[in-house]
Amino acid sequence: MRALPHPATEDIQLTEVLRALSDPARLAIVARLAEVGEEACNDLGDGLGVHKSTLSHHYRVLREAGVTRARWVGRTKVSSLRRDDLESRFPGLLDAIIDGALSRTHA
Amino acid sequence: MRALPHPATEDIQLTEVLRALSDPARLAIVARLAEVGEEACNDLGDGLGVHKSTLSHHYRVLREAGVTRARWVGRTKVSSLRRDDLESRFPGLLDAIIDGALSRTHA
DNA sequence: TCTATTGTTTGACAACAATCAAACTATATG
DNA sequence: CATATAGTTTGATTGTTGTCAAACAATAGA
Repeated sequence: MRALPHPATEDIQLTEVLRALSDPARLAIVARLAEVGEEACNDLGDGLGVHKSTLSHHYRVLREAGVTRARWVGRTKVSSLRRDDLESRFPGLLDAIIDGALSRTHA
Repeated sequence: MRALPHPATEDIQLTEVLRALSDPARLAIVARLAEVGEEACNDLGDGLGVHKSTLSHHYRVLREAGVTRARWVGRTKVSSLRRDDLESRFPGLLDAIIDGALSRTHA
């Protein structure tokens, strides 16, 4: 329950980022992360109505795609967006997606 | 071989756009369309190394997701990006994706 | 050390997606 | 009209994905 491999910034693939964000649950997670900065998994899972193992799966997909960074704080895992890395690799992409997701969620 | 339904601009869904563009073949099609403006299917299929029926499938996915607009010109189908529609719905998204795809392809 | 808490892993299953091949449809043109 | 051309549709196959449930692992705290 310790290793959390992340892809290097230059190894982040556009198609994998897009695929990771094409799932409604994962897009919701990212949108929420964009608002709160970083948060523990369970807090984020609230309201998604999804099983905890499914949630764990989604977090792994996001991390392995290079969308999020995760670290252990005690026994809780804290995730945050890799904003700078994504911005340097695909300028404007993350912001555009977050804007689109948020305008859909509460507009 | 005539009906080509397109979603209305306001019905274009972010997750469907992202899913459509998360496939390497479709992303390549979109990148190419971004360069040449509009083009017939077979011309675009060149170099993708994919069967014509598979190509037809990809075009339908792109069209149904609201990414492309297709029209018949004689017996050839011409596709183009729905730049304005996508820009009004998800500002900056398409450009960011195209930039990312092109910088990967020939940089 | 025992226990409660957090999250992961594995297995199973159903739904979906990409691909090809072959048959089909529609259109342009000789 | 006959034929070649341009795409589509259908069927089969193969691989991927989202989901849950149950078992597991690791850590914090009493």
